[in-house]
Amino acid sequence: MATHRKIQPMPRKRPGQDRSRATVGTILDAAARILVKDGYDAFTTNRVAETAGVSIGSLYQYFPNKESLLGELMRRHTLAIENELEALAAPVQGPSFEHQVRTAIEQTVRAHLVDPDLHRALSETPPLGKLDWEARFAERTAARVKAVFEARRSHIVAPDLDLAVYIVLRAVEAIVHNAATERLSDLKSGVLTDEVTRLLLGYLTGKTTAAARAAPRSTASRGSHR
Amino acid sequence: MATHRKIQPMPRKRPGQDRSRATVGTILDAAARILVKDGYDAFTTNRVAETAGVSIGSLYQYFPNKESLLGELMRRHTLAIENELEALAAPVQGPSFEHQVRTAIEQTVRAHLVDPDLHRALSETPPLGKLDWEARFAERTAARVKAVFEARRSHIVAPDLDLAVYIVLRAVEAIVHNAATERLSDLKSGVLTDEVTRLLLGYLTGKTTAAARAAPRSTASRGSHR
Amino acid sequence: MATHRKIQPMPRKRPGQDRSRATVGTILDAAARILVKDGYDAFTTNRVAETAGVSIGSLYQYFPNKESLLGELMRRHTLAIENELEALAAPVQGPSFEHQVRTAIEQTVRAHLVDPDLHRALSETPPLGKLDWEARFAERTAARVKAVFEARRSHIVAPDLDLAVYIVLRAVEAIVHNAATERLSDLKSGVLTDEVTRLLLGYLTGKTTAAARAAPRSTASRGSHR
Amino acid sequence: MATHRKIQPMPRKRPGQDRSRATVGTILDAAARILVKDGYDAFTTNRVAETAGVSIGSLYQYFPNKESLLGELMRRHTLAIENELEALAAPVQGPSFEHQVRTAIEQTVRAHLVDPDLHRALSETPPLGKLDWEARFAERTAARVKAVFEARRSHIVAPDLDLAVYIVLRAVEAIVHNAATERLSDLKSGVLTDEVTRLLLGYLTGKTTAAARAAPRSTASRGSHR
DNA sequence: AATGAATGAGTATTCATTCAT
DNA sequence: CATGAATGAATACTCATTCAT
Repeated sequence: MATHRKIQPMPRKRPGQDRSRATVGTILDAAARILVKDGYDAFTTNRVAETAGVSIGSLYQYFPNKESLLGELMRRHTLAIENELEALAAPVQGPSFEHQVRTAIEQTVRAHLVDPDLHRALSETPPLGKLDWEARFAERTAARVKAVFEARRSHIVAPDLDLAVYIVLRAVEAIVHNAATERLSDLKSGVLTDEVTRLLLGYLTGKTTAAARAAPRSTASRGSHR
Repeated sequence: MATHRKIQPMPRKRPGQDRSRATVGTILDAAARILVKDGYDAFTTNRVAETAGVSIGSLYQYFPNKESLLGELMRRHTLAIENELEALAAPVQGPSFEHQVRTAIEQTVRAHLVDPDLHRALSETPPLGKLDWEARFAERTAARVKAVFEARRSHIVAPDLDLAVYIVLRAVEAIVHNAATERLSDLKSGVLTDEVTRLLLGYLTGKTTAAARAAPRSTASRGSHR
Repeated sequence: MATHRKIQPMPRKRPGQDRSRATVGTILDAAARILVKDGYDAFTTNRVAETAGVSIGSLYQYFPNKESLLGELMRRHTLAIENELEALAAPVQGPSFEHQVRTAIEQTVRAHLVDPDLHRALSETPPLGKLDWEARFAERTAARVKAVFEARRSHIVAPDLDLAVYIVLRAVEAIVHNAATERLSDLKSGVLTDEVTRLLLGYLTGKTTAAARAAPRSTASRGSHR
Repeated sequence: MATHRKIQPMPRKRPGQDRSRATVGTILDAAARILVKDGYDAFTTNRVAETAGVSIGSLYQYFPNKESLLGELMRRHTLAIENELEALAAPVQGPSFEHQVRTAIEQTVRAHLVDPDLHRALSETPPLGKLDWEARFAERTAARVKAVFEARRSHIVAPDLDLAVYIVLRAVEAIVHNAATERLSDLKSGVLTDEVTRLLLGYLTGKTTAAARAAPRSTASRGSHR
């Protein structure tokens, strides 16, 4: 398989002209298509170039090696996802804790619906030598969540906040991620969001709010449960 | 001919003789060692044979292709794990629901401690075309869990039992699996088991049982928040 | 299309304009720098163009192919060297044969000190299909040396003048060339010149001239052994 | 050109069986043939394998990389040559200094006649990261020559023995090496040997022996000149 | 004239698999 | 049964060269 190697994160040549930018786009599209449809084994530089209708020479003009191509694919996807999550940045002032939790989960769900196939394909890729931005993304996320928890410290029964963050993040990520391929309809219908909200609230606050059970994802009556 | 993708899961030849069985064992041991120590990239048939002190010819006597070798490795590991889980088979008569849940989680944890390195190595392996036994294992597990839930139907607030099973299994698996590499000490100390137990009970029963708070490893009084 | 082998030694275009001449110069400088610093492997047309701050398009405007670029580099270096050797052109009237020989060697040494690094780099280059000017240079040199020998025919004991010229040229070239990288200090101090002078005179005249022993750099009396 | 790299001096697999040995031989023969006939540019692993009538797989079974193939080619050639030179090992007790010198030159000539084409082809190869045995060979040679000179110290007029060894070795090597392609007939006839002998003796002893001039390479009358 | 995007044949090397001994 | 020599399609990547703008 001859996988990872150097890591040289970005395009060899800043796509200055329009033609360049177009070529880069074509290549990345082809790369994504192959990865999704045929898996990492079929993801060869020659095949990508051919599918993109471009010579390998051109591919290597913009991506110094296979790794960088995959890396850029990830970077773009992560970027697209992060757009869906911006609301998380200022969540403390939300009306209620439950609302915050639900919102966060909804964001996560939306994130996984951006391009579920690519998301899955990327996640099945061999570990890419821990890209730094990947680690930084994880850290930022954990920090945000922790901040919210701290703001609601009194509501939270979990003894160890860090551990709680860890558990919550893993659980939500795993459930949503898997559901994106195995239970797509539940993901889209919001049923899964309801359930995961209950899962987290129960764990964090020590009690299931009546509202959660009675009025799933209803916009109304959200101030009632304190 | 670097092809793969031929799924033919089992040995070409039933290892009837003792010598055969020994050879197979040697090969599998070598395979596991390589996979764990040097990753999938180093996992080549020639290297496995050499490490095992066996000719590739012999390796191919027992494993028709690379895939089958990896498959057998998984099968054996799964088997070893399933031994830890047998208690789950007849759990209904356990003293309390909480006890059952906690026991199940403890089993999962133990399962992940069987050979964590191999476990991780196997999980980083390229997807092996959904082996049927893998699917069957998942089904069996889901069925068991569902049976328990049904026996305790009245205690459970989750509206959709199947969905609840799904959520619970993904969450537990993900948390424990990740913790096996990222939070090993918490896994071993039992802290994580406590928390996951709370996570599940809160979700399933709609309230945090006093027992959970007074339970084995919880050191202190968390009575402040009702 | 990594082809090479197309010998077409000179620029596509007589650099008529000043700008052209400047560009050609820049390119050749970059080429020399790369060849010296990083060797022939790094000597790629793209790299040369980039280092020169010129587009490959422009490079190919002046040099029809890689070979011609390298060829021109050699031609220029040889030219520079030949300037050091002009005195050889009219050497017959020199005071003594020994003096002539010594002078010729000194010139050769100076020639190798013109740009020793480039000289060495060029000599480690893959053989460039015997450029014609290269052959002509060799012929001219041989002719000059032979003329001197003929003028001193009576002093020379070697039976075959042509062979003597051949031997002398190879020997001097090899010694000086190697010394330029392996014994640079001896080259510069003149010790090597002394010795090579003795080498040639002994061979050509059949005796070590007293002068050679008493010559410039010889410190002592070596008269003991006659 | 993508030349040198690791250096891993010997075959990957000791040719135990006859078949192996034969294959290795075939490959090396093909390699030599290509190098001689078409030069280093044509010396590609695929071409060598094809010419040898062997799959590249087989080639790489015995030579871990291109470098090692070229290296082995050199090693074998050097070995073959060194056989011609063994007499040099015990030269001190030779009848006369002249005889010793002549013998050494004859050996050098014979060495270059072992396979002149291959010799030349190898010498035009890119540097190959100074193989250690190459350096050791040079050292051994220098040491031998110096030992002879020291044994004859009183006959030698050269002030610096080490420098004399250096000059002598470069000169002889260069003359003989070039003559092997440019003056093969002189090399074979012995005329060149005569001349080079005179070159060295004149330089080293300060006088041309009458015998050398009167009786070139005649077997007789070699004791006469002391 | 100058630019630089595009080309694609070619290069070294790997590795799953076969089969004669 | 075992061996290990042999296979060859496939891979990542390079670089001299062309040509539309």
